[in-house]
Amino acid sequence: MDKQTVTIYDVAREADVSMATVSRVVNGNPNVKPATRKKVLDVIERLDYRPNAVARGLASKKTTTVGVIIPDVTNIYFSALARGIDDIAMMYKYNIILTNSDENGRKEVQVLNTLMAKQVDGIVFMGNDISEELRKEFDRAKTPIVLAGCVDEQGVMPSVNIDYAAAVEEAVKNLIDHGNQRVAFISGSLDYPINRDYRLKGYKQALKKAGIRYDDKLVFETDYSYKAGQLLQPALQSVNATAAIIGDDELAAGVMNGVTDAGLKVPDDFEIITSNDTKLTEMVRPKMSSITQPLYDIGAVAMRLLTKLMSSETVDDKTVLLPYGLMKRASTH
Amino acid sequence: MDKQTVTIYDVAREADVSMATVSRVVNGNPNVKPATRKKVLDVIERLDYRPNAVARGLASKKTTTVGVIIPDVTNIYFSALARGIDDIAMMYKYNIILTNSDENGRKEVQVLNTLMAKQVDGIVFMGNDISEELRKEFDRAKTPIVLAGCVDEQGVMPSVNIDYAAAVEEAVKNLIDHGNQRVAFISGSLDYPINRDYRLKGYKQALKKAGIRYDDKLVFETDYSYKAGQLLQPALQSVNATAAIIGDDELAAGVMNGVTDAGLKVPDDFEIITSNDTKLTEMVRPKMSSITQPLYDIGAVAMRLLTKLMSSETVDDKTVLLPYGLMKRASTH
DNA sequence: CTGAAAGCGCTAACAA
DNA sequence: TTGTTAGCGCTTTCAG
Repeated sequence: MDKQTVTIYDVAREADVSMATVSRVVNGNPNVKPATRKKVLDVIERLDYRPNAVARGLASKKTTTVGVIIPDVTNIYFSALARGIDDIAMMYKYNIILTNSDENGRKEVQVLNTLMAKQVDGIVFMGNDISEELRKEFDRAKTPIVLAGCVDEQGVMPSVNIDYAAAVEEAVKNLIDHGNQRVAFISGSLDYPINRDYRLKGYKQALKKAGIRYDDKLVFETDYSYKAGQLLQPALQSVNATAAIIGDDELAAGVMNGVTDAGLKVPDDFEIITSNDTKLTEMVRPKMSSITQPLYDIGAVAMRLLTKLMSSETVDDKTVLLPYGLMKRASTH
Repeated sequence: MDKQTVTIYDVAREADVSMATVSRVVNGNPNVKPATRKKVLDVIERLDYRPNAVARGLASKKTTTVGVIIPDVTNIYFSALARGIDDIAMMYKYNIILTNSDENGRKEVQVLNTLMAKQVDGIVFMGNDISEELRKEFDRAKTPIVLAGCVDEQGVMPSVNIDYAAAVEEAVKNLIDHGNQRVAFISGSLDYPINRDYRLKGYKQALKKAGIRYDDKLVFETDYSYKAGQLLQPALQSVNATAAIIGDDELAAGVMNGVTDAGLKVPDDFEIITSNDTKLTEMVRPKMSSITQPLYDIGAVAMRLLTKLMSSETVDDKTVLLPYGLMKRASTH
């Protein structure tokens, strides 16, 4: 069978001390005489003893693992956040249980529940929206949860974001300043607060300040995919758009290639500013101008915030806004 | 304090049955009279009882979580595999502990150890290389491990891959058939068996069959990054390469843009075939021709294989090769 | 079909 | 500085 797993008890017996003492040296508790510590360490080495984290978790009620709910790891925007999360988690000795939700409300709830069942010490949630049902589950959870790249319209949950409204406003102003009177607004579903209540608001604000009438024909609601962007070209042309602010880089790449493939020149005939500044912006031609956001940092800060929450430290501000910028590349003048 | 967590014991008491019975209904054991099952279920509902997976894990020695070691989630190639892994894992009721290794041998070993400590039921490993030390740890683990997109030179570990040598040979033959006498081979480190023993071998094979002398000046060893590719242009020119087979899509995008930015036309002046067929190949202009591999499936099949291993099913073939192809796009004639 | 009881491997008071 | 002793919440024989 299985070669007998060696337990803390075996070590205690061999080292001729109590389990408590072994536990102490394993956990770095200073209240152990150096001599006995050495003795125990030797036995541990000799027996090749490995502490069982599950048993430890049960006894201590801490698993040193946190749950991460992500729409899709395959999306470069989210995977950048995830990387920030994992790095900081590792730094603080946590592991990550990563699950893809596809932004599917039911799946999110279900996943959240299995994470709770697994007794994770905390959760980082990414997604564009928090359904009512999900919010209820969040409330019920006694585990700390922080949102990364995801706004809480009610402003009650800890979260890390940039000021999307201001960023979009600035980007659109830039486009208008270049002489574009008809700037399209292209985003994912307007059911998502981040699009409806932040990005679109910034867009309207910029128009207003420039004295341009808002025209909802210029607002395009689609899904965040390259394909969707590519297919948008005819529609953009039919409303005489000469520029666009776009909510996602893959989507933007699609739009740009769609426009280009139709024979238009970017930026001469059509200017584009995208929103996430992923490395994709530098890989396409022309390179895309973008709102910049510190993707990795959003994840990293979110995780850091979570560690504080998990150790019940007092946190000054639970909703942190990281700085954004506007990076001019070749898709704008 | 904490609202008292409700345990299986509470349910048993309230339902006036034994813990064993509650355990049975929770685990869907059929040996329970429908009436008592209902009674228990009602109490579970009323008390909002949630089984504690950690306790269950300790008692049953199964955690229903598997470890996934990935070089970098941010790399679109690996994230595609990861997605396949997670989907199948979820299908079989497993969760994934995901950790980035950066291909760093020490980190890999360390991560592997914490995964073992957490008593994962299995592990999927991704990476270009298996260091000697890592291999020793693998051997020591009593937990099933499968490699995804990662060859085992010794052919002993379960793995899922494509036939890299044959794929590269076919791609290079294609390039040669187009009249290219000087085809560059651009890959990551040749310390990696996948590059040295498979891809390069396929490259040499194609040359040999075409009667072209192998010239190691045409072999470029670099890291898998966009930047690295972009910087390669002068070197490529200096050895008069007119085409290249490239081991990674981001790297290939970099090469292509570097070449293009230097004033050359792809594919007229320089042909490119890349290796991973990620969505990036369709986003750049010209679109890149590529060896196709079923990325998602490699992950999915690896996970499926792991589930079999975890439940001790007999597996016919532990090293599976999935089909590859050659997708002609606009970076070749 | 159901219950009693013995752990799983470790932590955490509490004593000493 | 060290040991004793309860559990943590659940699964799993073994009886009945």
